[in-house]
Amino acid sequence: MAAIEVNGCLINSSISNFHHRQNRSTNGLTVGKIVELTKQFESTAEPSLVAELLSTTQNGGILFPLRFAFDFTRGNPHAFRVFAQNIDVFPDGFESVIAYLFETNLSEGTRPYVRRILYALYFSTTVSSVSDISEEVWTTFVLQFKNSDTQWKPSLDFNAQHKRAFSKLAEYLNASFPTKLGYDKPVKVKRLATAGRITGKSVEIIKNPPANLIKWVEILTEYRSGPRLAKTTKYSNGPFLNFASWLDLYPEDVRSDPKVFLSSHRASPSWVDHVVDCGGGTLKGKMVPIVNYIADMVDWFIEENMVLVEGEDRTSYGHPLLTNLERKQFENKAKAVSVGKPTQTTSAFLPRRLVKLVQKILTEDNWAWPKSLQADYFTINVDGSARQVWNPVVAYLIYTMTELPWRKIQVKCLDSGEGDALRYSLESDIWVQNRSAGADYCQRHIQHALDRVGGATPRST
DNA sequence: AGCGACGACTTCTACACTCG
DNA sequence: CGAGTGTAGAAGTCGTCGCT
Repeated sequence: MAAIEVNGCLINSSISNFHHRQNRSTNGLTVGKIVELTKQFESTAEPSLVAELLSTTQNGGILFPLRFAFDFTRGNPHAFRVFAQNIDVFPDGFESVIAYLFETNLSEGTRPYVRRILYALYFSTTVSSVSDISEEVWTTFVLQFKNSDTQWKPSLDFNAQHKRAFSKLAEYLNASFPTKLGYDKPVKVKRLATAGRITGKSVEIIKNPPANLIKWVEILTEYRSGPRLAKTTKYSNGPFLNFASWLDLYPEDVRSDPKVFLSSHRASPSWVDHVVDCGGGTLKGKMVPIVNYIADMVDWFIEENMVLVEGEDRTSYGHPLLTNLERKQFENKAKAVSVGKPTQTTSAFLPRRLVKLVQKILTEDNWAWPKSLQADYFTINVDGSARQVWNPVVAYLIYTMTELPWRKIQVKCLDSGEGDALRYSLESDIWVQNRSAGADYCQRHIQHALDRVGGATPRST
């Protein structure tokens, strides 16, 4: 039972306990009464109980458990509505928060959760108005609901709406009050590392291996730094974590010593089956490198440490994880389920019938349809009067692409721009007069151009 | 009206690798 | 070594539905 003081506001730091602000002898009675009133109200939803609850609370100088507002009348929408109608929380700002939720189209299902957060501030802290919620107060308040790893405390059983509501309220506070750090900072959750989520292993077991993995990590380290180094550094930790979780399925005395472990065929379950299990139960192409990496490593270890050579005789007393045949079969199966990647982007071309149709639509009646599109017109100055001129660039561009297998960018590159009145100066970063021989081609040939394409003018050559 | 769950979707981040 | 790339999957968003 403790409270934290921030900027003159007290915040109850307990999820499930009341905090007494005044002498304890009377408060014991008060808490009992509040609990009793709460229970009564939750079952009867009797409006008069709300006033009694409030007056008892205010007189008792009591801070409610932090989870109170989230649990209160949960599961009884009717009671929650009666409660909401009979209580005036934060008269200065409550309505403006609610208005903000409507303005920003917050889905209906999340609004009550925002209200519960405001209730939590009202009942579990001494904050007396929305403008009292400074960044420090908000941060301290929010952090009470979270673990040190920034995850929401699992015991609270927050669902998506709770989390959304915290984000939304933080958004409102950010928009309403000047911020230094941002009200949304404490609300953010740092994501958990994904590596080893399925295997239950993390890279920690490679950095500081437990007793039964020490020798295996030594093998991994040597394999990585030696024979494998020349090939690639890809897939090293992941496959090993997977492997470590497979070893866990065998007795401690067997798995601790690689030579012992590999002295027998280990197939219950097999290495491949375990990888498939960890990956969701169905074989996928991405499992091949995982299986092969460890299988290669074990093959190498057996070759280095478990083969006896006497003259011409070569005897291996190590059992590889997969025989050559098994490996071939596994790879073939995996290849069959994985989708092949095209080596280049592919794009289905338009059927010739439709290409013809496009050309017809474009050119019919002297380009009538393209000329009907207002977006393809621009206004020029002809002897002091404004004149609407059709710009054929888009229509010609599309038509060109129906005749030639070109990309749009390739057609655009044909527009060199030397006839333009202005050119862009890279040095001074502004548009300057174009001084080349072909400059102003459009202006000089405008009437000719207009006549030629029936009201159109080429933008440049 | 509100609860809680669901599913389709987007966003974000740790990880592992590549490249210069 | 740091910047850049690609990926899986966790976190988060948001509308909807059945229910009380």
